[in-house]
Amino acid sequence: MTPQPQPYHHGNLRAVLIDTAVELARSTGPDGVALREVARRAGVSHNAAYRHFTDRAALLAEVSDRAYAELERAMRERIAAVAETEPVRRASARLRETGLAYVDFALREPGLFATAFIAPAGVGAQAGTGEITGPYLVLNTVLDELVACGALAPDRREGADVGCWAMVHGFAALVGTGPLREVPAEGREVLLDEVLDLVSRGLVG
Amino acid sequence: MTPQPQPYHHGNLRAVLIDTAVELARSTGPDGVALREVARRAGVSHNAAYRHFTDRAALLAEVSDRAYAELERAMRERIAAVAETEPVRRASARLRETGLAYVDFALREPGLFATAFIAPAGVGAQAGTGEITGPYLVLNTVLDELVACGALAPDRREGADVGCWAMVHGFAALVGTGPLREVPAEGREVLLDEVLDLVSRGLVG
DNA sequence: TGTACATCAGTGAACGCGCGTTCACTGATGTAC
DNA sequence: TGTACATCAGTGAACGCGCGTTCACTGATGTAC
Repeated sequence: MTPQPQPYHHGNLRAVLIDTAVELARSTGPDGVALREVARRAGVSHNAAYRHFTDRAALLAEVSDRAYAELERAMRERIAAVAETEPVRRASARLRETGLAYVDFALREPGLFATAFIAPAGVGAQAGTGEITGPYLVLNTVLDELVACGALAPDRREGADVGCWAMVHGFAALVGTGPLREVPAEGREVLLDEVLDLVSRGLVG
Repeated sequence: MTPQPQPYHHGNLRAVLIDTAVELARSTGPDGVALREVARRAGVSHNAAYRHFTDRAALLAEVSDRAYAELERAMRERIAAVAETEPVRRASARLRETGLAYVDFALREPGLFATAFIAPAGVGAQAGTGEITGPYLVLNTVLDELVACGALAPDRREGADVGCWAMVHGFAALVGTGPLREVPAEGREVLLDEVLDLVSRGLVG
């Protein structure tokens, strides 16, 4: 019943190290992702990782990518779950779910949320060139739907993405780990509703 | 011309340590505020600090308070500089300056901005009880002016504070150290304008 | 099918770093008489 | 005004921590012949 004695050659170590590091980031945030601790948890000597990553930063970058992907997946799931069929109400609901999913993820997975934002610079380096990925792409898609169905005036489209993003990102930061972190859950939900309403009115008003 | 040989008893060490730590936080952020480095820069042995602070956290809390105060001062200055006298336009301009000052501080002093937000929990623990200080108080005052002059409907007042705060905080985070950090300065200013417009419309629209 | 050998992917020991914190100490100061 | 002494505010040495990284190594694997 003992698991097979681990072979000397792991065969899968790179993937295991990333998985382990992701779990570490989940519970402790990016600063907790120490090479030695990751190796320890993976049951491997502390420098075996150097066969697969040039240094700690390289591993952390992988972890950050995974965290970013997990956030994106959470958003896509919630957006896809919108049942409304009337186009304008549908697009509006999808935008709201985008924001709710973002904040929910930040509060549910603070370690991964923080880790997601340590690495990926450059979303805006080529702003407007279409070099857009991840959660930001999801948001842009939803906003385009709002324009397509006539709920959002085309001349309001510019800056709407950054506005929406900034609002939910700031809300998540203030309420998740910031000065508003002690607001109780009920009050928090009311606030989030009000804040999302504020953005909606700003977009259509 | 040599400065007076430092007396054994410094006389002023607590204040000097805080000042030194603030400068360290300014250039390196909260993680850079190491007791040993602060003492080194203050020209004092590395454990002299223990005469004035129980531990590193106590010093860091002081630094955070100072950072928070500096942010507040920057906001008050910009708000006070608004020359407009027509009440509605004046209140609106003051709100905009509040946001501009906030973002400007975050970009100009990233180390202090980050340091300001490590300590002060509880702004919202007693949300609504009037236990509000610092930048958040400043914002609330300006929003109350908007209500007083009729530019903001009283039933829109609730949540407006958190909405404004979240928007500028999120914008500052994304653009300052986050995924939008490579957006060039001109584009950034345009974006900030659009984002502040979005909030304004959301408040009055 | 068997064997020599290169290569791959691990290991344990060690280096050097900076940190927070504690210890026993000492020089300076101020106060009681 | 002078002196003994408590107290205050510094000092240098040391402990222990965990980290990233490098080194020389070895066991396992795969391939050429």
